[in-house]
Amino acid sequence: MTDPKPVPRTTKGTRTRGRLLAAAEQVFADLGFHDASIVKITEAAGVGQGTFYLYFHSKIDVFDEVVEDLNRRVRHAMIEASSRATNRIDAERAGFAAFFAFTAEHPALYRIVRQAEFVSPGALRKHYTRIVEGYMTGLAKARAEGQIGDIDPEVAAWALMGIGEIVGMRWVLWGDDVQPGGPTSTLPPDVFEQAMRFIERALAPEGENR
Amino acid sequence: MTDPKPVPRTTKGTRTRGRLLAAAEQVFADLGFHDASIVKITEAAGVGQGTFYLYFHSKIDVFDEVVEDLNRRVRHAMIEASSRATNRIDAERAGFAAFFAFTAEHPALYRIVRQAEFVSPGALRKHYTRIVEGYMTGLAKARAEGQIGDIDPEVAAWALMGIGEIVGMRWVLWGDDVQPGGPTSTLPPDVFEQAMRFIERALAPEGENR
Amino acid sequence: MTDPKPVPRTTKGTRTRGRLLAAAEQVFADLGFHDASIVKITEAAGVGQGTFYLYFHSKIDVFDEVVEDLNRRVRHAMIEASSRATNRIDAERAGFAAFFAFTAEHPALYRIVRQAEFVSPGALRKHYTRIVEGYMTGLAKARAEGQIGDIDPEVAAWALMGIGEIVGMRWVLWGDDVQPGGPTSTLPPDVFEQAMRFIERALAPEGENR
Amino acid sequence: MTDPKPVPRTTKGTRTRGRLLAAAEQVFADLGFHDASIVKITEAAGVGQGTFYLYFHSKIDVFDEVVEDLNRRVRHAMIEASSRATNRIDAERAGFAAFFAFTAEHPALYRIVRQAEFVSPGALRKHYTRIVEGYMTGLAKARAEGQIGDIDPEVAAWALMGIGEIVGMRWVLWGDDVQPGGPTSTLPPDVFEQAMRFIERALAPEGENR
DNA sequence: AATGAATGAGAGTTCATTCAT
DNA sequence: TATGAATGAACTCTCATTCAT
Repeated sequence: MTDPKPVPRTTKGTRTRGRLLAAAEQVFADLGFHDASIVKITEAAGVGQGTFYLYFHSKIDVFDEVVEDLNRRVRHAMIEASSRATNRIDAERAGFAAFFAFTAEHPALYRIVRQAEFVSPGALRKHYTRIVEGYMTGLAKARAEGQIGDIDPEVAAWALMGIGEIVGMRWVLWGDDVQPGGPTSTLPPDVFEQAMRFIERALAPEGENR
Repeated sequence: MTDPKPVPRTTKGTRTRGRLLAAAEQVFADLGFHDASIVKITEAAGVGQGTFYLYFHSKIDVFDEVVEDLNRRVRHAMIEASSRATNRIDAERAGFAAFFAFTAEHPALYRIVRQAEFVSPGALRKHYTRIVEGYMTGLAKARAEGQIGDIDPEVAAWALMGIGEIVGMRWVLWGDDVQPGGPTSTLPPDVFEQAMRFIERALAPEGENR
Repeated sequence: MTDPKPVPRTTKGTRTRGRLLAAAEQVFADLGFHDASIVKITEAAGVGQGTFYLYFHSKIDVFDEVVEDLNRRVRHAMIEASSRATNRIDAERAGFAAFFAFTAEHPALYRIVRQAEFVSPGALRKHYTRIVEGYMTGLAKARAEGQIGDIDPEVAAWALMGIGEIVGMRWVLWGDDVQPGGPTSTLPPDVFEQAMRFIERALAPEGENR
Repeated sequence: MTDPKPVPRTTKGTRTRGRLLAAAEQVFADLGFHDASIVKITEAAGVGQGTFYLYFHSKIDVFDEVVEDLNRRVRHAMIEASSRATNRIDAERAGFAAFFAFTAEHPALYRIVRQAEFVSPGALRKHYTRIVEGYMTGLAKARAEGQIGDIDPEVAAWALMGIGEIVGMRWVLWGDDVQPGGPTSTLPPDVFEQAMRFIERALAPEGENR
């Protein structure tokens, strides 16, 4: 829409902007978009209210940046992890493990990104689509090589996304004996195994499920 | 928390309450929880502002009721559909089909329920859990009868939930050439087939995936 | 642009709205549009801030109403006064006298209306035009009857408007030994006589100036 | 009030100051005093924000300078034009013509000066008074020489000011089929003739109006 | 001479909720 | 049962001005 705010010209400016972005991530995660206020964000960053508008057009503007940033970071973590695998199934395991680890460490991922839907039109779709695209190319290649069964890569990719999303929410964000809104736990190993088993059976080449 | 508002005593009161609930569902779906205001809800219901507080404690109070109501309706539609099936796989197909049909007809389901997370602590978890419980009992029974493979029913149930959720979002809510926020489409038949194929392979008894 | 705010339904509402309008006139006159604030207006009216928005869309909205109101009131005073005259010249004298009297009693007329230019596009032009139209019809009729000389009524009407405006500003608003922004005085009789003499000579039928 | 900012010592400084003054005139004319901001002015001048305060004490300070400047320029144009005339009536024609021409070319004259009233107490009165003084001395001399009728020069001078002001506003600033705030036109010749006719009749020596 | 960063008071406006009728 | 009026805290955002570099 509007031109992005000009990049800070001084080192001091760059640091201030960084502090604001980090503070915004924190506050959005803790309070949600609507209860987060500019006052709270600037207080958390230790700057004056007006300073905020030196670096961002609006509350939505920072929110979008925070979402972009989180998206970049999860995808980086997942790609990094799965790139060392030698076959699709191992790659999937590694990617999922990385995703759940990231979730446990940065619950902000869920708490912020899932609000995008109601804040910034199209932002959530963009977030999901970017992750799904990673899956899709992997799956398409694996199918061509006969590593997985004959399933449409796009639908399968979205299914994987859905499984990861809900399992992460159920067992990492909500834990098992955890109060709503409370701290996260890590994914119990047996749940991880069962989830991977479900996925592997779905993807296995014809005649190979165990 | 607080005692629920007393049930209306007169028929007129019951009708007014009903109008408010319907109006709230509409307004929440169109505008989102935060941009929905009591004024807009009461205007849509054709009553005065004060009247609202005769039937609901607060904005969150109606929201919770609307969520409960949608949850009831979706589960009813799914159970109804799957109850006529003679085996687990057919039941799953019917249940999913009903879910997607409901979604296409009542996009409010997504647009409202997914906000619950940021509005009413625990409400989303409750919503998901109730649906998942339906799956779980079905899956546990099917496993005992050897109709499906040896998978943990709880994890599988959540996985199914996640797949339904994301496929519905991707193809029903967002359609394919659809602008964000635009109208819904129905799920394309081939996507449904592929999704079911994915699920059936994951659930199939050992040695049976095709 | 937007629909006008609904008329108050109760007597209490009508009184509150009236108090707000009067307070706005006062505050705009004292402080000017920009330094007038909703807080000051509502305090002057003795109501809460939010109450203001029950009756007006915005600060500009009240401003427009105040200007309209003042316009109605001056024109009423001028017409009332000049309607009792039997010829054009007397009518002019009476109208001008009424205008200066109104100005002395309601300096808000100048202090508010002249800001309209910078606040509400077209509002000042509308104000002037309405007054000028009164002059114009009178002058046109008088010319047809030979009571005044052969001058274009439109230009003459605007010229009269300009004379009234500046004389009022110079001698009523600014007085003679008066500090800027201070209280108004009434127009000195000899200034009034000289101004009328100027006008009468300009309008006199050919061959009649004394 | 405060001491004026010291005159720039270097040529570069003088140029910067000049650019700021010109930018301020432009921005004040386009946006009005209140919507003009220091940021916009400095951007238009192509200098940093802080630079502004090297040459001016405050926003009001530049505004005053801009008004002074316009006043000087308009009076210069009028005096220049009327100085070549051999009698009062011709001098008046030439002066008015110059005034309208200046207005058409520099609508900033109106758009800025008329705001002075609400920005800088006494500034508008000073502006008008200076122009009026020019008229007054001319008229007093002409009356002594019998070139014009027996009218008080001060009142007549203000009347002339008022006529010029309003005719300029009505036909130059607002044009005839022009939207509020739109571009200016030049004064239609017949309007000029009628206005001069009005003035000449008012000023004509006794027994001479035609 | 010049500048970009920083500030905080204050602006207009919204809205869930209460209350008198 | 129903209502319109009233409230005030809280929100996002702007801007003239100061200051360290």
